[in-house]
Amino acid sequence: MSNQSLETIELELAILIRRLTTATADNRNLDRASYLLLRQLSDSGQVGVKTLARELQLDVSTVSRQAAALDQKKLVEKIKDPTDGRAFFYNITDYGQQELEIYRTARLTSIERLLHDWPDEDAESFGRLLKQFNQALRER
Amino acid sequence: MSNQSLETIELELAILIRRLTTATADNRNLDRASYLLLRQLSDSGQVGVKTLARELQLDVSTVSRQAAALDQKKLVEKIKDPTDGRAFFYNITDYGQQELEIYRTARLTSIERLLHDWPDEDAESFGRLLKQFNQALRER
DNA sequence: ATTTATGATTGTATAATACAACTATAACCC
DNA sequence: GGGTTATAGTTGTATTATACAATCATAAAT
Repeated sequence: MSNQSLETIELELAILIRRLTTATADNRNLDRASYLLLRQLSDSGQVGVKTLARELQLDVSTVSRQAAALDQKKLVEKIKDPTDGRAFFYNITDYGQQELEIYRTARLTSIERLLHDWPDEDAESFGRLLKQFNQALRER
Repeated sequence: MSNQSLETIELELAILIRRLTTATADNRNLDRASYLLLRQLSDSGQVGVKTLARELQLDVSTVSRQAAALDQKKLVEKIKDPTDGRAFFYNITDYGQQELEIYRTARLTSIERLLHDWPDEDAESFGRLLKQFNQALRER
């Protein structure tokens, strides 16, 4: 790999992270953390914080708080596991599903606006490479 | 642009941000914020917080605190502007320059490790697209 | 010379996270 | 079946990065 490519990736990643971390402050609806958690629940539903934490690669305490916040807002419901007195399931509610869609659509739109003049090929590559990079991070 | 690409970018960006935001906790030397500030100073040296804030697209108060932290650690020095009693210049110190290099090299190495099995072509594209994306964000 | 603008700092708030301590329940084991 | 250990989850505390608002000191403008 060329050193130039490496240096570009290094710098641009640092910039990207800061830029997008900051941008979160805008959102009045769902923050990034809740969004990913809700998404995960929408996909793998009926799981507890431990499983969620593993799937999201977060500390259990973090997920516990985030899930409690979602529960508070009625976006998910917390159900006692009938077979294990310590455990709970979280389930996305219909309202949560709706909110998730709304938020996701808004995100898609805003990204589309950013990329409106990109060649299809670039958008395709960018998606593929981001995914590949995340995979590398996950396996680290 | 295909909807599929858009959806991939949307999701993978959200994941990436979280993954890399978290990873910061590891670093015992320079955190990401200081790093970018120090880098900027290394490049555009002899500027005050206002200019830095504009260049980095951050709030002045944020930069003020970060710069004070760097000053505290002797990575930069704060010099009174002789022509304007309100203003200051920041200057990276030799020590700061050294630390910057050390940190940057460490970052490069760790990214290189992540990408060791990527085709050169992918690394090149990834860098280019990240840069392009940051540019789009900047112009937003 | 008074008012207004500007560079910088400080107070306060928020979001996202981790680690450590704790609680309650289950599982294990002899 | 009672004591020990493991596990699911929550809560306390700390840290990092950020923004906005208030403030201070000095400069610029009228």
